[in-house]
Amino acid sequence: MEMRMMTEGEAMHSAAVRRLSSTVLLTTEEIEFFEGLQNNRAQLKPDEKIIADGEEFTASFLIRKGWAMRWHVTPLGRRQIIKIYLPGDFIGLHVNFRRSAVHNVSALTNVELAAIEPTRILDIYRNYPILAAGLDWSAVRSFNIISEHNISLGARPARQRILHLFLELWCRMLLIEEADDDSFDFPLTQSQIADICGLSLVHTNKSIQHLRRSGLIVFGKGRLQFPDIDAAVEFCDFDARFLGEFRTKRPPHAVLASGTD
Amino acid sequence: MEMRMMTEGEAMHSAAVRRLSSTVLLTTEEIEFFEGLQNNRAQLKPDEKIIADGEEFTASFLIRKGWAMRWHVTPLGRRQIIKIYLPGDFIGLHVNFRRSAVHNVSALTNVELAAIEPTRILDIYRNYPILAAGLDWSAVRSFNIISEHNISLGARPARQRILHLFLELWCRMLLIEEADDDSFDFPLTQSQIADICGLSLVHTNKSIQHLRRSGLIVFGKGRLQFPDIDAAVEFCDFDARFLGEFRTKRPPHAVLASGTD
DNA sequence: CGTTAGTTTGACGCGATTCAACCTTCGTGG
DNA sequence: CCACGAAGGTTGAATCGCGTCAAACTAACG
Repeated sequence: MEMRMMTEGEAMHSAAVRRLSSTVLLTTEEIEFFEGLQNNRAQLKPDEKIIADGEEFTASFLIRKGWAMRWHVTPLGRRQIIKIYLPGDFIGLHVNFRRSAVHNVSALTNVELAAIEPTRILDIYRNYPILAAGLDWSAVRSFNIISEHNISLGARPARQRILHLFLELWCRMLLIEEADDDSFDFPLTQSQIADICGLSLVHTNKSIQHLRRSGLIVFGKGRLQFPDIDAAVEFCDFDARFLGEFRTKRPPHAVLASGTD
Repeated sequence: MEMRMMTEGEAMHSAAVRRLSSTVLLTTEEIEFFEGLQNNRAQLKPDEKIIADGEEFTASFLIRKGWAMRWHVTPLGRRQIIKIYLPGDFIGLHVNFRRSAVHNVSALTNVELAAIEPTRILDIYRNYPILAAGLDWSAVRSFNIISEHNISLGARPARQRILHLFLELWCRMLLIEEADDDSFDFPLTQSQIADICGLSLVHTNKSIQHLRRSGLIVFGKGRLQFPDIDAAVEFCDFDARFLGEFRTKRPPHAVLASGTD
C-alpha cells in the first residue's frame, strides 16, 4: 500500500524506472524521456478491467502503482489467473500489430496506469537502444516467469506451488524496491492465490496454514513474511539464479538475462 | 517425418519462411535474406541437447526440421516439458544480452537446426522491418501458447488438457503446412505427453483411451487424427480465435496477432 | 530370438475438490 | 452506537481424480 521511505538518492523515480535500472544503466536523459512517456495516466479501482477478452486495444500499458492480473475463465467455470502484474510491468508491449485481446486483464488493487502509444514504443526501439534492451529483457523475464508457473502447475504439489509464488512475488517486489529483506505488502486474497495456483480455495487455505505451522511464512493482514528465506527457497525449489538476478540491486549492466522464446 | 508433397508453388521454402509468410507478406528479397541466415546448420538425434540448463549460449536457434522441447526436472524428480518447438520456431530469439539458460532444450525427433548469430538478428530489426514484425509476432504467439498451457495445467481436467494440446499442435503444424485437414504426423510418446500435461503416464494412457472411445481422436503409429474437429474444439474449450488465426493460410497481412507481455 | 522402448491393465492410496457450515472482520446505515 | 450484511477466512466430512506400484503385453530392432 504505502510507498516505502527511500534511504538512497533515487527515491523520486517511478517503479518502471526502478525496474529498468536494476538491469540496465540509464542516463538521466534516458530516464527523463522514459518518465515523459507516462503522462497519459488513469486510476483504476479493484476489479476494473484494463483489457477485455475479445476487444481490440490500441495502446500498451504500464503499471505505475498497484497490482493487476491477466485471467481467463473456462466453460466449466474455473478461473485461471495467468499472470500478476506489479508496478513497473508492461501489459501488451508488442505493438507492431492490430491486436484483439485473448485474455482479460484487470486491477487487483487500486492501480495507476499509463497508456503508451505504439508509436512511442517504436520510438524507444529506434532512438534509445539501452531502453530498448531493458524492454527486451522485460519480455524475456516475463516469459521466464510464466515458464516457472508452468513448472509449478504441472510438477509441484500444492504447498510448494504456493510458496514458490510467494517467493516470486517477493523477488519481483524487491527489484522495484517495494519489499523488505524478508517481507512485503501482499494484497491477494486466498481465493486469488487459489486461482493462480490452480487449486481450490479450501485446499489453498489448508496448505497455507500448513506453511504457517512449518514456520515458512507469516501471513496475514495484507502482509507476507519469510522467517527463514533459505528454508523457503529450499522447500519449493525456487531457482537460486532467478533469485540472484532479482536480488542484485546493481548487477553487471546491460549484459544479463536468460534466454527465451 | 516425411516432407509432404506441396501442391502449390512455394514448396521450396523452409518451414520458417512458411510460418512467417502466414502472418506477414514477404518479398522475394526478404525471403532470400532470411533463408540466407540459415546457413550454419546442425543435425541432431532424439535426446541430444540444444541448450543445457546453466550453460551460456551465444546464438539463437531456428528449428528447420523436427520437433524439440524445453524442459525442467524438479528435485522431486518430476519432469515438466514447458514448450514444444516445431519447424520454423525460434529458440532464444532475444539477443541483446549475455544469456545463461534456465532450462534445457533438446531434440524430440531428428532435428535440423540453424544457429543464428545475435548480430544478424539485430540486422533484421534494423534493416528488415517486415521480417522484424514477423519475429515479434512469433514472440507474442509464443507467449500466448504458454499462457494457454497455464490455463490447461491449472484449470482443465486431464482429458481436456490432452486434447487441447493435440489441437494446438495440429494448428501449429497446419500453419507450416505440415498437417492435413484433420490429421498429422505425431511423434510424441505417451510419456512425453504426460510430462507436457503434468499428468502421470498411467493416467495419461487411460485418458487417451477414453478420448479414443469417445471418438474424438484416432491415435497410433505416430499419427493423430480428429474425426470430428468441431466436437474436439468444443470438448476442450479450444479458443476458436486462435484456431482461426492458425488456420488461415493467408490472413490479413501485417495486421494480426494478439496482445501480450 | 532376445532385448528394449513404449503401451496397457488392475489395485490401492493419497492429494485435491466439493459441499456445507461457521467464524471473523470491516464498512455502512439506521 | 449498535445492527446488519458482505467479504474473506477457517473447519470438517465425503468424494473423486489422479498418482503410484506392479506386472503383462506389443512392436521394433539387432
